[in-house]
Amino acid sequence: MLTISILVNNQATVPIAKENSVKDNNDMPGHLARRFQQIAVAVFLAEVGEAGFDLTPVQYAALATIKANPGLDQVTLAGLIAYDRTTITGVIDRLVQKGLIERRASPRDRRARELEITDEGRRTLRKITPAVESAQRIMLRGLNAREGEELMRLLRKAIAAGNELSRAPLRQTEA
Amino acid sequence: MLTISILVNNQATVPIAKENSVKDNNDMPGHLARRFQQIAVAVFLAEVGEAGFDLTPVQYAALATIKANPGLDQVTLAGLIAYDRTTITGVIDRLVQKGLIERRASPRDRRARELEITDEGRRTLRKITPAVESAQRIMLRGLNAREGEELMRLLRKAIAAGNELSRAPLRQTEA
DNA sequence: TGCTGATAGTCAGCATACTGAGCAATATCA
DNA sequence: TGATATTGCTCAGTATGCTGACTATCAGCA
Repeated sequence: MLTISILVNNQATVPIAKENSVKDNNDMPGHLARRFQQIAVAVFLAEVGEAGFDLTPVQYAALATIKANPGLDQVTLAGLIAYDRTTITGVIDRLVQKGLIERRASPRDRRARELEITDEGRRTLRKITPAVESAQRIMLRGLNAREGEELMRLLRKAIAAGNELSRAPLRQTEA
Repeated sequence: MLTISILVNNQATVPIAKENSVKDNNDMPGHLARRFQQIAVAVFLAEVGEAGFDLTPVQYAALATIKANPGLDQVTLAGLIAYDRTTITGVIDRLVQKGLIERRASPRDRRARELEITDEGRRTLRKITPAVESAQRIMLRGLNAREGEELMRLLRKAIAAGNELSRAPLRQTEA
């Protein structure tokens, strides 16, 4: 039974029995997914914050997608970036509250809301772009260019295969 | 200007201008991180739920780590699985409430709480293991064995390089 | 046309995660 | 020893994400 020890409180020692876990955390894709996402969000917020903006990754993705698809409704937006429709409500609320987008009833379907980016939103998106791109580089800084590409390829492949397994699958319904 | 279209509400067509975004979402590691984590959590909950248990990925990791390191305190636990210390409080609360662990004041340091798994917790951990392992396989089902290994290797490498960038870095302080 | 099922959006409730603040206790060092 | 810094934990507040339920509206079909 392999046993190593760690310092607890810089004071006492507690036995660490790695083989007690069925698998090491580092062999669990789920654990690695959580860690990578945790770092990605922290890096994004740090870079964007340093640039003087207060936008979360989720808000950024929504804003960029609304700009690229003027007048789209919330369900379509959710499908394009794989958000849950119940999450979108709050995200949209905050973007409206910040003056970056407008939400208005659709004339075609009174259930739906059409989303439109404002000039302020467009300005923000333009000025925030360098920070967002910098963040993407920083979260891959441990990998060389080829490794970064390979990581993204494998993530895309795994995600495509698991798309329908989450409540908020990607819906890139092209006509 | 390349323009494609999508169906909105199965009714009208809205132009989709992909080149308007500086980058496609699929070229953003941050976006891929969120998607992969989203799927990983959904798969975990589905598998564990089907097995008849009500444990989140975070609760599972904490429980397994407490079992492997009896008597450890919350800060050490947080460091071993890279949770924020303010998040741990609630997670521990729920594990205690479910009767899976016990939390008691440390005799050595009256600020600290020592965590111990209960028999019930041990039983749960043992019975839940197949579902957890199945979940790890399912979230990689789009990749072959070599690709799965490579994805985990690259994630580990990127995570190691970014470890200090999040508020809750891994603290595997080995003596 | 009128019924039925589906859809768009919201809401309540719960569980991560984080920021920032605060309290109690311990460690450090003059 | 005593002042100061640090540490362990908690809490309030905010933002994702999810489940499940609900309302309003629309679509499809007898």
